[in-house]
Amino acid sequence: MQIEELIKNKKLKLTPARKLLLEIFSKTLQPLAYEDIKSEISMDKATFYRNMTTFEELGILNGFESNDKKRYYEMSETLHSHFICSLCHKVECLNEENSFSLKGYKIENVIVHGVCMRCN
Amino acid sequence: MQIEELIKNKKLKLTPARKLLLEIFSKTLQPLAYEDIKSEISMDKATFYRNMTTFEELGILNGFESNDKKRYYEMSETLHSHFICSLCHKVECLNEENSFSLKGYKIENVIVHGVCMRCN
DNA sequence: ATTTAAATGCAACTTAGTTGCATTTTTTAG
DNA sequence: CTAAAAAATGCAACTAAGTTGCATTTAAAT
Repeated sequence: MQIEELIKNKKLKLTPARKLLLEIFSKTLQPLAYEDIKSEISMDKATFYRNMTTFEELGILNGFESNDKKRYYEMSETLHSHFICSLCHKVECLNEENSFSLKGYKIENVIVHGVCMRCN
Repeated sequence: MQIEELIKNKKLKLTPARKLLLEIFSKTLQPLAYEDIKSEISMDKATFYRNMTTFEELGILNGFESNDKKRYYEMSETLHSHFICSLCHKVECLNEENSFSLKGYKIENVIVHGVCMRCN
């Protein structure tokens, strides 16, 4: 199974928590915060956040802070730009490529803030 | 004076706190968080944040959350894109225009996350 | 099967930002 | 110019996402 491979390739211990987290994140297209999945994962938030940190450090997940003070994570492989609504705080994925060309900089994630179609 | 005009035009009471805050923000090119200016403003943080909210609602300031869990503000008139470093958390202003064309959406602020030249 | 290094759960803690309330200040009306 | 009404401020207590220390458990190596 791909997820177990991924964990082992990164020299991490294969724990149920890690498998579950990566299964959820690889199935979901939207970035997710702890709040979003805490009811379907039965782990302590410390475990969640410690694993998120590990996954981020290893480049498996990419995280960013939204405007609602929560940190959202998504699989690095499906990395793309996001739109965050200032009013309803919903996160939408953008297909459009960004055009920023910053020499010497590593671009990880582009977030467009504004007011979404529904709220506008 | 322009700042007093701005406050009065928005039908706000002209208080020393508001004048000081807008003076600071209109002089500064960088977005600022409470931490950045708390020593040079002698007001309670409740006053700071309540005024920031008011200014944002009236479109005078534009605020966004950075990766360090702090909210940064800058004058709306000088609105532009930003680069936030995932490592040192420094906020840099980008001159480049963004290319996102999202019909029905109102774009307020584009934030590019990544690793800055120094950290890279 | 045993050891050991790392992962987990729990509870206590941290900190940016918020809220309730008493007091002060601004502005408007007389 | 003064008084009343409405809004702004300061203070202290609170909120909530995320972090940390530590005892216990678990994965994996020997």
